[in-house]
Amino acid sequence: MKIHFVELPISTCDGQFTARYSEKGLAELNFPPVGRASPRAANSRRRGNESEISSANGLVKDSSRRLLQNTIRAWHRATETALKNILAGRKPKNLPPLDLAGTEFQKSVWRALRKISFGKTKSYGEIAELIGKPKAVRAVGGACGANPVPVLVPCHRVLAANKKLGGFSGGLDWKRSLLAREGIKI
DNA sequence: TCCGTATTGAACT
DNA sequence: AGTTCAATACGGA
Repeated sequence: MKIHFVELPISTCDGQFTARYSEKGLAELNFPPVGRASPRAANSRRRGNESEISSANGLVKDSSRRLLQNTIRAWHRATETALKNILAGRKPKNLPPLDLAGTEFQKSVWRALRKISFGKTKSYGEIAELIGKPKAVRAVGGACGANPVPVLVPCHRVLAANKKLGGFSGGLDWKRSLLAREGIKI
């Protein structure tokens, strides 16, 4: 059975983000396309491009599909609010359910990221400790880079051990900016 | 199996 | 204060 995604835009003063939902929750959040030169959003990768709102053969499924769409609309409102809050430098209160596709290792890293509270930071090494694999520091970096839902899953709060910036899949400017909005000085 | 990585800490200039 | 380097776990091809 094929998995369907619903793709919805979020307009902010920082540009148009794109959210993608599975039937389980928010699966992906993409940064606004950077320049006109770049055809791809900074964060879009893996996972096919199929994003269809309707399921193929329907009849019986029609009402449950409507139900799902209403659910997704509610999730989207939560995503929108949370994103705009964080962009405005305010702690988001509600997140939509997340449906993050990845290996067990990656999911454990992303779980750890979510425990970093607003306005705080941790190092790649500390995340490695938290998930019980103190030596997997570089792999943690890899998992951060594979985070499908940046900003809401706060990979930008992970710095290198020397409190220097490290990297960011959406571009270091975004990382600096997000940290600044949370009042974090580097 | 081989290669790259959003690391790290030590040992060097 | 900057540079090099090896150790390192994981994921993708």
